[in-house]
Amino acid sequence: MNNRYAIERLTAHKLQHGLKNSDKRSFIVDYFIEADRHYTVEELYDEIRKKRPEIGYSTVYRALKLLVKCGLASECTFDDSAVRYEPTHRAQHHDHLICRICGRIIEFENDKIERLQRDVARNYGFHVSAHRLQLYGECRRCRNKAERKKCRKKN
Amino acid sequence: MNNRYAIERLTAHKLQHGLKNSDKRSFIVDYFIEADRHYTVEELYDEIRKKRPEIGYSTVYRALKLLVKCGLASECTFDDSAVRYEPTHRAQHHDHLICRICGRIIEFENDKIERLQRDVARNYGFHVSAHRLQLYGECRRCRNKAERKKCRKKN
DNA sequence: ATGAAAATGAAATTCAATTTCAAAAAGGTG
DNA sequence: CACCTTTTTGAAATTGAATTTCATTTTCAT
Repeated sequence: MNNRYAIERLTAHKLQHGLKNSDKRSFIVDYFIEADRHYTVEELYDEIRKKRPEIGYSTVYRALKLLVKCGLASECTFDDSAVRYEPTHRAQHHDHLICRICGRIIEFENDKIERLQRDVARNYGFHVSAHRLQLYGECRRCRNKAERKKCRKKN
Repeated sequence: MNNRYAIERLTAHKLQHGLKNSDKRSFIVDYFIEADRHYTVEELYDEIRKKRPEIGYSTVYRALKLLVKCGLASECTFDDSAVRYEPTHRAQHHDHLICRICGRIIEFENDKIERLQRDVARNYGFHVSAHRLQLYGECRRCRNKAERKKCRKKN
């Protein structure tokens, strides 16, 4: 792993909680941070298993929970109701675009939207401490694929 | 029940699926539509039980599922991960303000935000088919309560 | 090397959501 | 009304994912 922020967080957590080193755990953590995707435990486990069949589900599960505890991941859910682990080593709040076809998740930020949200809340006398914005649809790639299919049918 | 839209939907569904009348189911459906809140099965069951102790959990569960099927309710989840049933007899898309203290849920619409969302999506080549926007915070009432408490402490 | 503490995998548990099933109710027909 | 088929019901069973347990293995300070 070459992510300084992540290393720091992990090291701090290890010291604070008397964790011992573990090759398996490191592998999982590195893999997760490297991949930089929104995995479910299941999905991550399936990939890990291919490279290191001796690593069990519980260990993957625990590694993700550990990442959440030290702030390197956060749990989030989308429409499919599976809990996913979002890498947060880059920090920064953001919202999500989710492709319903391929499952790809894109993060974005938009100050204008944030501001409008605050305005709306104010109108209702609310003080907003967090929010969640998810846009579901079809990504460019999948739309193109669908388009190509249509063309082929025509010919 | 005096909601024409709801009655129509239910009647249509009954005819289509050969349902029989049921006093208990009607009671639950009426209660849900009348209350016009975002219940979990559990919460609704608890209230129903007080008035009609002979009605069981399964029946409440099934009544809510029925409402979903005929378009009078939709399942939605907020941060607490419990599935809630949102009355949709008034139709219309909207977003949510959720008070973390008292659990109150307020629905709102904002065209500007919707438009900006579409803009963002377009920038990423996405075609958006649905979205979810949830603002979490503290509602006016709860903020006032907190304020009053503070004052009392001072005196 | 040794021993205390942490990490691990498989199996067990939890907990809510959902389904099953036998009994009760609905409602069409004669 | 009596009969019969179908639906509804409540309680209990099942499911499935998330989480915990526990006996064993590994780590690492001494």
